[in-house]
Amino acid sequence: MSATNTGVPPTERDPSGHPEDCPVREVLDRVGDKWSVLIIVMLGRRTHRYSELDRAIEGISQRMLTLTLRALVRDGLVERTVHASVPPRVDYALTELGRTLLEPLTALDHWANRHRDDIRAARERHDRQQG
Amino acid sequence: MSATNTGVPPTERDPSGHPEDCPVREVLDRVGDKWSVLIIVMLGRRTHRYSELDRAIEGISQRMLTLTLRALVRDGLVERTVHASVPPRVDYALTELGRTLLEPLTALDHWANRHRDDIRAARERHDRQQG
DNA sequence: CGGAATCCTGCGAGATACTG
DNA sequence: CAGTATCTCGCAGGATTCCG
Repeated sequence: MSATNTGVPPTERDPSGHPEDCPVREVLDRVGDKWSVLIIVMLGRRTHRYSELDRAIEGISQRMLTLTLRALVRDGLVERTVHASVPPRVDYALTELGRTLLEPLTALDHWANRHRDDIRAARERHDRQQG
Repeated sequence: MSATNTGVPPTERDPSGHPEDCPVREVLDRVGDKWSVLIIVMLGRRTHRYSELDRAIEGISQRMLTLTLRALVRDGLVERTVHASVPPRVDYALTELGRTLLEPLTALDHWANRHRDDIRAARERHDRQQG
């Protein structure tokens, strides 16, 4: 992956112009919501149970935690394991597929860390010129 | 970039548990919306003028095109150039910073292409078991 | 403990019409 | 051509309550 990619077409599958079924967007539609990435990142560290995620992610509602987990399970990114015990215990972990997603997300994470100051600077510069 | 990253912590900056200011999320908050990536991808190919983007992206409203472009310019990802001619002409191009973002987005794109079938399969499998 | 079922709300975003 | 300005509505997502 070259560092200087001037004119590298990110998607080759639509030379006609309008990338309607653009694969990047397809992922972002699934994972670009408010909580999915956060959960994936958490599960990337280790397996968590429901209540752990609930407490760790702070700000998420039970509703959204459930819905997001369900969607991730449905897409085969997360695996749900119910332990038949009392009190009940449910573990969530990344699947093999989910772990492969961690890689490009890490790339994005690195970009964010490297350039967050650039963005802040650009934003301030822009805002100072014309509120 | 290793292919097998079992247990690689995607973000090292928050061992305490709750990644509230998670940098990945910060990027996704900016670029995970409906149109930003599409525009970035288009501008990654070449410079476009306003009306070209309007036609190419198909489905976007003038309102959203304007708003999205404005946000991208503000964050220093896109550069706006007004040519003093009549009729007026405005060109949009990626900045150097914007071009660096193309790289991790490409990584995500590759992931999408490699695994879109896996996701579809997992989804169908899941839906067939319990509609 | 791990959810499911409702109710309610803000705002993301489309449609349409107008302007320098 | 390259945008504003409104008006509108759907639905993502929060709060709350109940269930096995």
